[in-house]
Amino acid sequence: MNPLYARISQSIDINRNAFAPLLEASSLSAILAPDEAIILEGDTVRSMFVIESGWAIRYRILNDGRRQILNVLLPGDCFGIRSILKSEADHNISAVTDMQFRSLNVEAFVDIVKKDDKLTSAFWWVALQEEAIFREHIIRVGARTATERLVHLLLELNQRVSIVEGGVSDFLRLPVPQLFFADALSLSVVHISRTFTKLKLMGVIEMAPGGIKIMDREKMVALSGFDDRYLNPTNFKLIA
Amino acid sequence: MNPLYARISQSIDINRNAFAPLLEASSLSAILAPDEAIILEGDTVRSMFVIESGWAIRYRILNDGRRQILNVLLPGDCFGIRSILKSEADHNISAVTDMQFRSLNVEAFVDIVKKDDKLTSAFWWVALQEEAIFREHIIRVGARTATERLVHLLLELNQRVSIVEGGVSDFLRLPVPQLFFADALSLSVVHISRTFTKLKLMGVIEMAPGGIKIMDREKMVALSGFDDRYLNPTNFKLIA
DNA sequence: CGTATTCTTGACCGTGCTCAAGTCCCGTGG
DNA sequence: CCACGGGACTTGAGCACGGTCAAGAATACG
Repeated sequence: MNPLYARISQSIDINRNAFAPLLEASSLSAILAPDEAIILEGDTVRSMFVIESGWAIRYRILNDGRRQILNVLLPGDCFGIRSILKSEADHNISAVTDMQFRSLNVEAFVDIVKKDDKLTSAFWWVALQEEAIFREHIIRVGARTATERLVHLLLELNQRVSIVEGGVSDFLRLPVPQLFFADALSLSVVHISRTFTKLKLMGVIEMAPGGIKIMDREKMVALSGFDDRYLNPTNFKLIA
Repeated sequence: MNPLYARISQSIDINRNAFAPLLEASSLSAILAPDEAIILEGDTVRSMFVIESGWAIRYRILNDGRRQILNVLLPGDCFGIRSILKSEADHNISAVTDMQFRSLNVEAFVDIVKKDDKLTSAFWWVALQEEAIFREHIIRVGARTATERLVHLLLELNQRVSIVEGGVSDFLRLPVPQLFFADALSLSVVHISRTFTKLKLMGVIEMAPGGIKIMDREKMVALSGFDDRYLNPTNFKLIA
């Protein structure tokens, strides 16, 4: 649960030991390969999950076979917490890279979290951040152009990865094909390719092995209207 | 809190009396006029709200002045619950019709809800349904055509209103201008108008004073891929 | 080294946008 | 009761962003 702790401790003042009971009660999965499913629509889920390494996605398959990615799940991200109440999943979750997660029976999870106000806050924070990411995604696909969408998502990924890895890097690992961006941003693969080319020509990014290099962050921020406040919520007050 | 109870009791077996403490501790607002703001981006919110009558919206204003509606809030819908943890709003909430709400200090809310497992479940359900609506909205604006989007939203509104009013009606009150649909569905007003006209010509809806009449629900469902399961979650298990 | 997948580029097309003019509706005041 | 004015809606014409189809290049992998 290191990545989870890394994320949460950025925003909430909490001791690493608080996570010990969760760590103890949970178990580590095998390593999944790309495209392996974890949760399928209609599944009855009775666990919560934390990603330890690799990327996964929440997505739905539409009638016409198209895949719409709802959210990217990075190390430290949680899913399945909804199963506290609702037991039938209404969307799928699959690995997109080699990936490993921890899981924990949701009853046990609730028991542990209820005993510790700090942990309660921590998981509220996790839920609220994911909601904020959902809202931002609505704006991204709803109100932005292709270029804006791609740049905005790249900056979000860069930021989210940085938080877990403990520092902003201008190299962004992208262990996914361009189809991933197409399905996440509601664009065609062809147009994703064109947009990457355009960004290279503009000099704001460069291709690097296994990812991209951010060459002109300021320009990217201006270009996409990226405002990272939704990822770095501040002003907390613990109510418990 | 009648509309809230009407919604929740559809899915959770809970007694009306359970809401009495909330009712007692909360207070009813004045009647707001269209476009009056309730919460603005950056506001520090310390209350939770329940809509008693009228419609409101969650929305953001983008750099270029465009308004993106994230969600429609109908009677019985809640907002501000996020302020349990995060105190700065990252989007706006305003009335779109004459509107009235109840509000309750969030500390008091938490105190009351914690004491009653059924209430805890009830508000989990509220949060999860709203999340499901957000996800569906991503798919709507991301993956559907103009006609599909409009029909899908009309069916969602019809369904949500029905749940509160205790029965499905083929007349759908639409107390909002077409600009509302434009900003919610990421389309231009002009195109909304064209799409309404097209739907009339197809014979699936008819204009009626103050709203529309649904003439061919089956066709609308087929047309938009509407699947109401996200609004009527079943299969609950209370963990508390 | 050969095959498959992913990426790139070109040409053409269509959905939905913009701009603009016109119509309808309703409230207000003469 | 009618004249006026403003907002909302409608309709037309032209345009642009991004989609589709298709062929070729690059990269990965067995």
